[in-house]
Amino acid sequence: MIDRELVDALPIFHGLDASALDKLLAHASQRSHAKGDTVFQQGEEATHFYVLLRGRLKVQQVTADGQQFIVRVVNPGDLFGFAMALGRTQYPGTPIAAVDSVTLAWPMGMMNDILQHNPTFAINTMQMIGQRLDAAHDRLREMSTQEVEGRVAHAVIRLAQEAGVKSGSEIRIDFPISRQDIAEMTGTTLHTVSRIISHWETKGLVKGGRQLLVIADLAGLRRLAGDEAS
Amino acid sequence: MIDRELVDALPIFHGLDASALDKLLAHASQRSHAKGDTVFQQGEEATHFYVLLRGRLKVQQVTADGQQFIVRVVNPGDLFGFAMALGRTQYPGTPIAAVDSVTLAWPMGMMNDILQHNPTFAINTMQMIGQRLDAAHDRLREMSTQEVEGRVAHAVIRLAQEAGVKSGSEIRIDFPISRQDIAEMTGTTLHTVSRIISHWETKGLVKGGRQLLVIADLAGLRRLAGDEAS
DNA sequence: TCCCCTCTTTGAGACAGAGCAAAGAGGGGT
DNA sequence: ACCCCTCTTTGCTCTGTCTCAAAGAGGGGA
Repeated sequence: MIDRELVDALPIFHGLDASALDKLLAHASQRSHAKGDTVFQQGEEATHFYVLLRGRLKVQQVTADGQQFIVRVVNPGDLFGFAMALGRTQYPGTPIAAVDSVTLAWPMGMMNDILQHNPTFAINTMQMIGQRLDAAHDRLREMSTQEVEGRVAHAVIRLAQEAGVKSGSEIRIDFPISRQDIAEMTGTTLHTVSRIISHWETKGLVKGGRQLLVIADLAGLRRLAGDEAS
Repeated sequence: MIDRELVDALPIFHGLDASALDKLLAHASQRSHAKGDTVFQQGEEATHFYVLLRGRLKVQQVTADGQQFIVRVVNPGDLFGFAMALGRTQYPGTPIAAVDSVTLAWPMGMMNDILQHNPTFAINTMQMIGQRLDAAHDRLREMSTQEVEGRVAHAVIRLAQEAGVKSGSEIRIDFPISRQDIAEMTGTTLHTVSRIISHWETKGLVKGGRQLLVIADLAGLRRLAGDEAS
């Protein structure tokens, strides 16, 4: 059975009235995705929208010439796959479970339904998309103006913020992430990422490992990211 | 006086009821901006949101270390400066009039007002922002995976689509745009843009000039942009 | 426990594009 | 009509990063 409290607690549904919530619960279907599974495929007809309940997803796109690109990481509580609400009919990317994950899915039609009848939900969603737009613009500015090291620093800081777990003075990225992944987030190669992270290790900024990243000195990384003028 | 028909015809306000429209008209203020003027400044407190009625704006950001970046071009009918609706309190960029332009401005508070009472407006706005998010992701993918020539090709194609005027088989970008501008849209230098465009001229793809760009062979550019696998 | 597979590290060479420099060239203002 | 200022073009050098290559290294499965 689907946990009402769980759904109720999702920020995105905040302010929904009881009847809308009932309807949501009635139509939701819960799915589990083993590590490595895809929730849906880029290009597929968009039939459902989703919320991630537990786990972590990487949303990947493949370009026409076969290159990979990671659009974003989906964290618990995040809405994803709602492309159709934006006028698209196909999913623009492929969400891949980075760890065993659990999602809730609703048929796409419900989205318009709720949007029409719940201004609050529409505004919530609009703001959520707006924040993502902001974030995308930040990344664009970075990609345009910064060199690789700064971009990787930004990516790592972002990961620390959205998927970081504190242990003492250190912050561990809470899911397996490879050098390749970071390269695909920042538009570079795994080799360059590896070199940069190795270099950071010698400076005591981070600690690396197989699919592992621990931030030891966030302030130092921020300095490298260079968004505060010195 | 502000033209009711003009406001009524803006796609973004489509579906608003008469009373909301009355209110909009009552609170709108029209402003003219000479070529080169800014509508507001990056970092300024966001007090108003805007619609561009006539003209063309370039939205520019300056990074902490002084580099310039063009976020987008605002075309007639576009909403801009609505950052506060997304939870921001300051404008993230500076819109600069590329040609003499006319805008309508409303106090920010009205935005929430209309959003709350007009689900349709909320949905319209959400979709508009969503489309922009899509576009931003497209650019991110490009920046990550393509070399400069492909990125410049994409930028030019985009300009042709949103600000292109057909004359015969050619498409002219309908506002003054410099090599520097294109460089700031694609994360490169004016030198490289100049070289690329010169090269394209010799191949008959485009015709250049001082702050001028005419596309002669759109299909050829698309091929260079390389989003259709060959 | 061992082996294999994947991920990571590191080296060396090549190249796209940045940076620096300077010479055209078109337009607007006087 | 001229001049100046800005924009554009083009050459050369330098370097950050990619590419190619190959050697570790950690973990999971048998």
